[in-house]
Amino acid sequence: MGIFSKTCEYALRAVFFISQKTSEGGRVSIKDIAIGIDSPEHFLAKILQDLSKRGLVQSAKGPNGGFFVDETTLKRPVAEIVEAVDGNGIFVGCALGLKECSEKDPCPLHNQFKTIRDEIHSLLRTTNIGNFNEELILGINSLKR
Amino acid sequence: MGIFSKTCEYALRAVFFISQKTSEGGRVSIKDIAIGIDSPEHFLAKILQDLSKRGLVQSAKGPNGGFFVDETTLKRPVAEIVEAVDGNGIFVGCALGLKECSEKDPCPLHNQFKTIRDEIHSLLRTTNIGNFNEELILGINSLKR
DNA sequence: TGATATTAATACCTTTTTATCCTTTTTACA
DNA sequence: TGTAAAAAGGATAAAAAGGTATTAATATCA
Ligand code: FES
Ligand code: FES
Repeated sequence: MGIFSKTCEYALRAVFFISQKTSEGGRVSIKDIAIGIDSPEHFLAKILQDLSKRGLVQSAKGPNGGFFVDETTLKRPVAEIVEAVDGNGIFVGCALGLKECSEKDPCPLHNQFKTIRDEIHSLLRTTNIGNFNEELILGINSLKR
Repeated sequence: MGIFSKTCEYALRAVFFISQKTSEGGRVSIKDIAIGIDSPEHFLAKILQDLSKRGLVQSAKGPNGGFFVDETTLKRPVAEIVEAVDGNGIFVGCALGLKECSEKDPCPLHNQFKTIRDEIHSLLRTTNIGNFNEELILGINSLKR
Protein backbone atom coordinates (compact mmCIF):
# COMPACT_ATOMS: atom_id res chain seq x y z
CA MET A 1 0.00 0.00 0.00
CA GLY A 2 1.08 3.52 -0.69
CA ILE A 3 0.98 6.47 1.61
CA PHE A 4 -2.82 6.88 1.37
CA SER A 5 -5.54 4.25 1.64
CA LYS A 6 -6.99 2.94 -1.60
CA THR A 7 -10.22 4.75 -0.77
CA CYS A 8 -8.30 7.99 -0.49
CA GLU A 9 -6.41 7.41 -3.72
CA TYR A 10 -9.69 6.94 -5.58
CA ALA A 11 -11.15 10.00 -3.85
CA LEU A 12 -8.29 12.22 -4.94
CA ARG A 13 -8.24 10.96 -8.49
CA ALA A 14 -12.02 11.34 -8.72
CA VAL A 15 -12.06 14.89 -7.41
CA PHE A 16 -9.28 15.94 -9.77
CA PHE A 17 -11.17 14.33 -12.61
CA ILE A 18 -14.45 16.01 -11.74
CA SER A 19 -12.67 19.31 -11.35
CA GLN A 20 -11.15 19.00 -14.79
CA LYS A 21 -14.46 18.10 -16.41
CA THR A 22 -16.19 20.96 -14.64
CA SER A 23 -13.62 23.41 -15.94
CA GLU A 24 -14.21 22.03 -19.41
CA GLY A 25 -17.84 22.88 -18.82
CA GLY A 26 -19.87 19.85 -17.90
CA ARG A 27 -21.13 17.43 -15.33
CA VAL A 28 -19.85 13.90 -15.26
CA SER A 29 -21.49 10.64 -14.24
CA ILE A 30 -20.12 8.06 -11.82
CA LYS A 31 -19.70 5.68 -14.69
CA ASP A 32 -17.57 8.11 -16.66
CA ILE A 33 -15.50 8.98 -13.64
CA ALA A 34 -14.90 5.29 -12.95
CA ILE A 35 -13.71 4.84 -16.52
CA GLY A 36 -11.71 8.04 -16.44
CA ILE A 37 -9.75 7.14 -13.34
CA ASP A 38 -9.87 3.35 -13.69
CA SER A 39 -11.65 2.52 -10.45
CA PRO A 40 -14.41 0.10 -9.36
CA GLU A 41 -17.62 1.93 -10.18
CA HIS A 42 -19.76 1.10 -7.16
CA PHE A 43 -17.03 1.52 -4.65
CA LEU A 44 -16.39 4.92 -6.14
CA ALA A 45 -20.10 5.73 -5.83
CA LYS A 46 -19.89 5.23 -2.11
CA ILE A 47 -16.83 7.42 -1.80
CA LEU A 48 -18.40 10.23 -3.82
CA GLN A 49 -21.58 9.95 -1.80
CA ASP A 50 -19.53 10.72 1.26
CA LEU A 51 -17.56 13.54 -0.31
CA SER A 52 -20.82 15.01 -1.56
CA LYS A 53 -22.26 15.06 1.96
CA ARG A 54 -19.20 16.93 3.12
CA GLY A 55 -19.51 19.43 0.31
CA LEU A 56 -16.22 18.47 -1.30
CA VAL A 57 -18.02 17.78 -4.56
CA GLN A 58 -21.46 18.76 -5.78
CA SER A 59 -24.00 16.49 -7.42
CA ALA A 60 -27.29 16.56 -9.28
CA LYS A 61 -29.62 13.65 -9.89
CA GLY A 62 -31.58 12.86 -12.99
CA PRO A 63 -30.89 13.22 -16.70
CA ASN A 64 -28.01 15.57 -17.41
CA GLY A 65 -27.11 15.22 -13.77
CA GLY A 66 -23.80 14.11 -12.43
CA PHE A 67 -20.95 15.44 -10.36
CA PHE A 68 -19.24 18.79 -10.56
CA VAL A 69 -17.41 21.24 -8.32
CA ASP A 70 -18.40 24.82 -7.71
CA GLU A 71 -16.13 27.85 -7.56
CA THR A 72 -15.45 27.79 -3.84
CA THR A 73 -14.72 24.08 -3.85
CA LEU A 74 -12.11 24.59 -6.54
CA LYS A 75 -10.15 26.68 -4.08
CA ARG A 76 -10.27 24.28 -1.18
CA PRO A 77 -7.01 22.55 -0.34
CA VAL A 78 -6.38 18.95 -1.31
CA ALA A 79 -5.64 18.24 2.34
CA GLU A 80 -9.33 18.41 3.09
CA ILE A 81 -10.02 15.41 0.91
CA VAL A 82 -7.29 13.40 2.55
CA GLU A 83 -8.52 14.39 5.98
CA ALA A 84 -12.13 13.55 5.13
CA VAL A 85 -11.19 10.06 3.99
CA ASP A 86 -8.11 8.97 5.93
CA GLY A 87 -8.31 11.33 8.88
CA ASN A 88 -5.49 13.54 10.05
CA GLY A 89 -3.23 10.72 11.23
CA ILE A 90 -0.84 11.25 8.37
CA PHE A 91 -0.50 14.94 9.26
CA VAL A 92 -0.07 14.74 13.01
CA GLY A 93 0.41 11.08 13.97
CA CYS A 94 3.58 9.44 15.26
CA ALA A 95 5.56 7.42 12.73
CA LEU A 96 5.76 4.50 15.13
CA GLY A 97 2.15 4.72 16.26
CA LEU A 98 2.68 6.17 19.72
CA LYS A 99 -0.55 7.54 21.15
CA GLU A 100 0.57 11.03 20.33
CA CYS A 101 3.57 12.59 18.71
CA SER A 102 5.27 14.89 21.17
CA GLU A 103 8.51 16.77 21.55
CA LYS A 104 8.47 15.86 25.21
CA ASP A 105 8.49 12.11 24.76
CA PRO A 106 9.59 11.48 21.19
CA CYS A 107 9.97 8.16 19.41
CA PRO A 108 13.34 7.40 17.79
CA LEU A 109 12.27 8.61 14.38
CA HIS A 110 10.54 11.74 15.63
CA ASN A 111 13.02 14.48 14.78
CA GLN A 112 13.64 13.48 11.21
CA PHE A 113 10.14 12.27 10.57
CA LYS A 114 8.43 15.40 11.77
CA THR A 115 10.14 17.45 9.09
CA ILE A 116 8.95 15.16 6.36
CA ARG A 117 5.46 14.92 7.76
CA ASP A 118 5.19 18.70 7.84
CA GLU A 119 6.27 18.85 4.22
CA ILE A 120 3.46 16.49 3.27
CA HIS A 121 1.00 18.57 5.22
CA SER A 122 2.26 21.77 3.69
CA LEU A 123 2.13 20.36 0.18
CA LEU A 124 -1.47 19.29 0.57
CA ARG A 125 -2.58 22.46 2.26
CA THR A 126 -1.08 24.77 -0.32
CA THR A 127 -2.33 22.98 -3.40
CA ASN A 128 -6.02 23.24 -4.04
CA ILE A 129 -8.44 21.04 -5.87
CA GLY A 130 -8.54 23.08 -9.05
CA ASN A 131 -4.78 23.49 -9.31
CA PHE A 132 -4.25 20.82 -11.91
CA ASN A 133 -7.07 21.46 -14.34
CA GLU A 134 -4.83 22.90 -17.02
CA GLU A 135 -2.26 20.16 -16.86
CA LEU A 136 -5.01 17.55 -16.97
CA ILE A 137 -6.68 19.13 -19.96
CA LEU A 138 -3.37 19.39 -21.77
CA GLY A 139 -2.64 15.77 -20.94
CA ILE A 140 0.52 16.61 -19.05
CA ASN A 141 -0.87 14.89 -15.97
CA SER A 142 -2.61 11.54 -15.83
CA LEU A 143 -5.23 9.99 -13.55
CA LYS A 144 -5.24 6.41 -14.78
CA ARG A 145 -2.77 3.61 -15.33
CA MET B 1 -3.87 5.38 10.39
CA GLY B 2 -0.41 6.81 10.19
CA ILE B 3 2.09 6.46 7.41
CA PHE B 4 2.89 2.81 8.18
CA SER B 5 0.50 -0.07 8.89
CA LYS B 6 -0.09 -0.99 12.51
CA THR B 7 1.84 -4.18 11.90
CA CYS B 8 4.78 -2.15 10.69
CA GLU B 9 4.60 0.24 13.62
CA TYR B 10 4.75 -2.66 16.05
CA ALA B 11 7.56 -4.26 14.06
CA LEU B 12 9.69 -1.12 14.21
CA ARG B 13 9.08 -0.51 17.88
CA ALA B 14 9.79 -4.16 18.65
CA VAL B 15 13.05 -4.26 16.73
CA PHE B 16 14.24 -1.04 18.36
CA PHE B 17 13.33 -2.49 21.73
CA ILE B 18 15.10 -5.78 21.11
CA SER B 19 18.11 -3.91 19.82
CA GLN B 20 18.27 -1.84 22.96
CA LYS B 21 17.96 -4.85 25.24
CA THR B 22 20.60 -6.71 23.28
CA SER B 23 22.99 -3.82 23.64
CA GLU B 24 22.30 -3.87 27.36
CA GLY B 25 23.31 -7.52 27.23
CA GLY B 26 20.39 -9.87 27.22
CA ARG B 27 17.67 -11.70 25.41
CA VAL B 28 14.10 -10.63 25.79
CA SER B 29 10.83 -12.57 25.65
CA ILE B 30 7.78 -11.72 23.58
CA LYS B 31 5.93 -10.97 26.77
CA ASP B 32 8.48 -8.41 27.88
CA ILE B 33 8.63 -6.85 24.44
CA ALA B 34 4.85 -6.57 24.36
CA ILE B 35 4.94 -4.81 27.71
CA GLY B 36 7.89 -2.67 26.71
CA ILE B 37 6.30 -1.33 23.56
CA ASP B 38 2.66 -1.59 24.63
CA SER B 39 1.45 -3.97 21.93
CA PRO B 40 -0.89 -6.98 21.83
CA GLU B 41 1.30 -9.93 22.78
CA HIS B 42 0.08 -12.57 20.36
CA PHE B 43 -0.07 -10.28 17.41
CA LEU B 44 3.47 -9.25 18.12
CA ALA B 45 4.48 -12.91 18.26
CA LYS B 46 3.28 -13.33 14.71
CA ILE B 47 5.17 -10.31 13.50
CA LEU B 48 8.41 -11.37 15.16
CA GLN B 49 8.04 -14.85 13.77
CA ASP B 50 8.07 -13.33 10.32
CA LEU B 51 10.96 -10.97 11.01
CA SER B 52 12.88 -13.90 12.45
CA LYS B 53 12.43 -15.91 9.26
CA ARG B 54 13.81 -13.00 7.30
CA GLY B 55 16.78 -12.70 9.60
CA LEU B 56 15.85 -9.23 10.80
CA VAL B 57 15.90 -10.47 14.38
CA GLN B 58 17.37 -13.58 15.94
CA SER B 59 15.62 -15.91 18.36
CA ALA B 60 16.21 -18.87 20.66
CA LYS B 61 13.56 -21.20 22.01
CA GLY B 62 13.31 -22.69 25.45
CA PRO B 63 14.17 -21.41 28.90
CA ASN B 64 16.53 -18.44 28.82
CA GLY B 65 15.60 -18.04 25.19
CA GLY B 66 14.11 -14.99 23.63
CA PHE B 67 14.84 -12.46 20.92
CA PHE B 68 18.02 -10.58 20.21
CA VAL B 69 19.88 -9.01 17.30
CA ASP B 70 23.37 -9.90 16.19
CA GLU B 71 26.12 -7.53 15.14
CA THR B 72 25.38 -7.51 11.43
CA THR B 73 21.67 -7.00 12.00
CA LEU B 74 22.41 -3.91 14.07
CA LYS B 75 23.87 -2.32 10.98
CA ARG B 76 21.02 -3.09 8.64
CA PRO B 77 18.89 -0.13 7.60
CA VAL B 78 15.48 0.47 9.12
CA ALA B 79 14.09 0.52 5.58
CA GLU B 80 14.46 -3.26 5.44
CA ILE B 81 11.94 -3.71 8.23
CA VAL B 82 9.45 -1.43 6.55
CA GLU B 83 9.94 -3.20 3.26
CA ALA B 84 9.59 -6.64 4.84
CA VAL B 85 6.27 -5.71 6.46
CA ASP B 86 4.61 -3.10 4.24
CA GLY B 87 6.42 -3.72 0.99
CA ASN B 88 8.16 -1.06 -1.04
CA GLY B 89 4.99 0.79 -2.03
CA ILE B 90 5.81 3.66 0.22
CA PHE B 91 9.23 4.06 -1.37
CA VAL B 92 8.36 3.78 -5.03
CA GLY B 93 4.56 3.86 -5.35
CA CYS B 94 2.45 6.63 -6.85
CA ALA B 95 0.73 8.93 -4.36
CA LEU B 96 -2.57 8.52 -6.18
CA GLY B 97 -2.23 4.79 -6.67
CA LEU B 98 -1.44 4.74 -10.38
CA LYS B 99 -0.06 1.40 -11.48
CA GLU B 100 3.40 2.83 -11.51
CA CYS B 101 4.96 6.17 -10.74
CA SER B 102 6.63 7.52 -13.85
CA GLU B 103 8.14 10.74 -15.11
CA LYS B 104 6.64 9.95 -18.48
CA ASP B 105 3.03 9.86 -17.37
CA PRO B 106 2.92 11.57 -13.99
CA CYS B 107 -0.07 12.08 -11.71
CA PRO B 108 -0.85 15.63 -10.58
CA LEU B 109 1.02 15.29 -7.32
CA HIS B 110 4.03 13.54 -8.81
CA ASN B 111 6.63 16.29 -8.91
CA GLN B 112 6.21 17.50 -5.38
CA PHE B 113 5.42 14.11 -3.93
CA LYS B 114 8.45 12.40 -5.40
CA THR B 115 10.76 14.68 -3.48
CA ILE B 116 9.10 13.88 -0.18
CA ARG B 117 8.93 10.19 -0.91
CA ASP B 118 12.63 10.15 -1.65
CA GLU B 119 13.32 11.86 1.65
CA ILE B 120 11.43 9.15 3.48
CA HIS B 121 13.34 6.49 1.62
CA SER B 122 16.62 8.20 2.30
CA LEU B 123 15.85 8.62 5.98
CA LEU B 124 15.06 4.96 6.41
CA ARG B 125 17.98 3.74 4.35
CA THR B 126 20.56 5.81 6.17
CA THR B 127 19.43 5.03 9.70
CA ASN B 128 20.14 1.55 10.90
CA ILE B 129 18.49 -0.64 13.47
CA GLY B 130 21.03 -0.04 16.20
CA ASN B 131 21.14 3.71 15.75
CA PHE B 132 18.94 4.57 18.67
CA ASN B 133 20.26 2.27 21.38
CA GLU B 134 21.94 5.02 23.33
CA GLU B 135 18.98 7.37 23.26
CA LEU B 136 16.68 4.55 24.30
CA ILE B 137 18.91 3.52 27.19
CA LEU B 138 19.17 7.12 28.32
CA GLY B 139 15.42 7.49 28.10
CA ILE B 140 15.65 10.29 25.56
CA ASN B 141 13.56 8.30 23.14
CA SER B 142 10.38 6.39 23.91
CA LEU B 143 8.69 3.29 22.46
CA LYS B 144 5.41 3.29 24.32
CA ARG B 145 2.49 5.63 24.97
C1' DT C 1 -50.00 16.03 -17.06
C1' DG C 2 -48.02 11.51 -16.84
C1' DA C 3 -44.77 8.10 -18.51
C1' DT C 4 -40.08 7.20 -19.14
C1' DA C 5 -35.35 7.27 -19.13
C1' DT C 6 -31.39 8.85 -16.61
C1' DT C 7 -28.79 9.44 -12.78
C1' DA C 8 -27.29 9.64 -7.79
C1' DA C 9 -28.30 7.63 -3.21
C1' DT C 10 -29.00 3.82 -0.16
C1' DA C 11 -28.87 -0.78 1.55
C1' DC C 12 -26.91 -5.14 1.66
C1' DC C 13 -23.65 -8.91 0.48
C1' DT C 14 -18.92 -11.10 -0.79
C1' DT C 15 -14.04 -11.06 -0.89
C1' DT C 16 -9.66 -9.70 0.62
C1' DT C 17 -6.59 -7.80 3.82
C1' DT C 18 -5.31 -6.66 8.39
C1' DA C 19 -5.31 -7.50 13.16
C1' DT C 20 -5.82 -10.60 17.10
C1' DC C 21 -6.15 -14.82 19.78
C1' DC C 22 -5.31 -19.83 20.75
C1' DT C 23 -2.55 -24.29 20.24
C1' DT C 24 1.59 -26.94 19.26
C1' DT C 25 6.49 -27.68 19.15
C1' DT C 26 11.08 -26.96 20.77
C1' DT C 27 14.50 -26.80 24.36
C1' DA C 28 17.22 -25.98 28.67
C1' DC C 29 17.65 -27.80 32.98
C1' DA C 30 16.45 -29.91 37.42
C1' DT D 1 13.07 -37.77 31.78
C1' DG D 2 9.65 -34.70 33.35
C1' DT D 3 8.59 -29.97 33.40
C1' DA D 4 8.27 -25.26 32.60
C1' DA D 5 9.76 -21.57 29.52
C1' DA D 6 9.73 -19.86 25.28
C1' DA D 7 9.11 -19.38 20.16
C1' DA D 8 6.60 -21.20 16.02
C1' DG D 9 2.46 -22.23 13.80
C1' DG D 10 -2.49 -22.25 13.00
C1' DA D 11 -7.27 -20.57 13.68
C1' DT D 12 -10.37 -16.64 14.32
C1' DA D 13 -12.23 -11.83 14.27
C1' DA D 14 -12.52 -7.25 12.49
C1' DA D 15 -11.99 -3.92 8.98
C1' DA D 16 -11.28 -2.45 4.28
C1' DA D 17 -12.26 -3.13 -0.46
C1' DG D 18 -15.25 -4.38 -3.97
C1' DG D 19 -19.80 -6.03 -5.97
C1' DT D 20 -25.12 -6.51 -6.56
C1' DA D 21 -29.56 -4.81 -6.32
C1' DT D 22 -32.97 -1.50 -5.16
C1' DT D 23 -34.80 3.07 -4.40
C1' DA D 24 -35.43 7.99 -4.98
C1' DA D 25 -35.03 12.13 -7.59
C1' DT D 26 -35.57 14.76 -11.88
C1' DA D 27 -35.40 16.38 -16.58
C1' DT D 28 -37.64 15.61 -20.87
C1' DC D 29 -41.06 14.38 -24.02
C1' DA D 30 -45.43 12.40 -25.75
S1 FES E 1 6.81 10.94 18.51
FE1 FES E 1 6.97 9.59 16.84
S2 FES E 1 6.94 10.99 15.21
FE2 FES E 1 6.80 12.35 16.90
S1 FES F 1 3.05 9.28 -10.81
FE1 FES F 1 1.99 9.68 -8.97
S2 FES F 1 3.67 10.01 -7.67
FE2 FES F 1 4.73 9.66 -9.51
